Amino acid sequence: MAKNDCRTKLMEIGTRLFAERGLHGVSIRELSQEAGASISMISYYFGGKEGLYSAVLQEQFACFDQIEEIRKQGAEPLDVIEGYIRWTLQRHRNNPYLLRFYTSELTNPTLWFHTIVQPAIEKIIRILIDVLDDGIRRQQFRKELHTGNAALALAGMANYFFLSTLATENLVSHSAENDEELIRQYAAIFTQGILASPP
Amino acid sequence: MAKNDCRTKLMEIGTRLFAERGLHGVSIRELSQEAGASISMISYYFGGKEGLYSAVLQEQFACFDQIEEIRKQGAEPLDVIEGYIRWTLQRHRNNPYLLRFYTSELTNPTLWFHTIVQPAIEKIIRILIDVLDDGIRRQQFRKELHTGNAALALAGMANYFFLSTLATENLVSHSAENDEELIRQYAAIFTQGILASPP
DNA sequence: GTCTATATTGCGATAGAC
DNA sequence: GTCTATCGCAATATAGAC
Repeated sequence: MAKNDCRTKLMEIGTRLFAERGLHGVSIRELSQEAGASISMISYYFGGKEGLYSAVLQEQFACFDQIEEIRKQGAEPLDVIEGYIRWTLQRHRNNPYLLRFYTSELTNPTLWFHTIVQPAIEKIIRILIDVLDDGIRRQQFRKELHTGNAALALAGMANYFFLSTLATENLVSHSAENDEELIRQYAAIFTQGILASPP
Repeated sequence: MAKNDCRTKLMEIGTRLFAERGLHGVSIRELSQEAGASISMISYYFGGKEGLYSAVLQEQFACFDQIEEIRKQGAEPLDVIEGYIRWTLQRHRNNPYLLRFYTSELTNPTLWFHTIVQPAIEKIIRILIDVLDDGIRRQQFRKELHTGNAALALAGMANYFFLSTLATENLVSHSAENDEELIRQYAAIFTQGILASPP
């Protein structure tokens, strides 16, 4: 196998298997076999199974570095909210494994939760809170809004749609075709609510 | 140890350990030791580690049987929505382990996902969809609302608040003291949105 | 850089005593 | 109903050949 092709292949298979069954659910035997490499390559490149896991985790959460893009200069709060929903959907579409690591680390944190996962999530929630505060300052949003809780509500809507897929695919379509429609709907629910007329 | 005290203790410790580290992250050696019982008791009572896990899972999701209570006879859709949020919050407060099994099974389903977890989640989402359809029929909710997506949005808000705790406790208080306030806020966001004035 | 072979530890399950 | 002792296997890690 060509140089570093082995490393790449181990990362690729490791991502899939760790996502599907978690750190403890995968053996390096099976992993290396699926990658078509020898078992010792995992120690050679990553210093062991946990090293490979942390490398995979780092790669998975690297996409959070680009989150600032949803807050382009002078963007309206409403645009940023829609941008966040779109960004979240695309993130999960592009990488169906991310949510597995995301929720697995939130509920069963490993050693790397505090260095990799928590900062990424905090960063994005902080941005949402800032945007909501900004909208209140501009008198666009209700001034009694608790922006922390509201930010979590928005993140929850966007992420749970994917999280629940396996249990709700009989009830609700999760096809990517409807994503733009979904973005509109979720932006509308979050900003205008579901009521037909103002209370 | 008194009869069936052993069984109960194994369930109790199993619940905690499986929640914290997943099915594969726990050994029956450690589990039985923490329960103060012999390792062979797990086979005796549950037929093995997986049997214990499925028993724990069944117990955890039993609370979903009572969900119909949020839809008492003749309740207004708005009341049911608030009732759902309150019921979800209390469910997680009463049992901090439930969400671990819930998300772990959604992202890394075991053999018992389809018999225990999926029916429970489907049932609750179906009720929410029914309630939203009812609200549209009564002309309380916007008639163009996609009730499936909206139901997932509501469930997402309520569940993600807890799911994100570990990553967002520096930004947002997750104390149970604020639960009634949170219920009001989430009901308000879902029904009225965050805008200061109608668009 | 990649392999095979092996050392060592820990796993789940159960037989058999009490 | 509960225990101890043990079986057979799979786990991770690594030494050493190429």
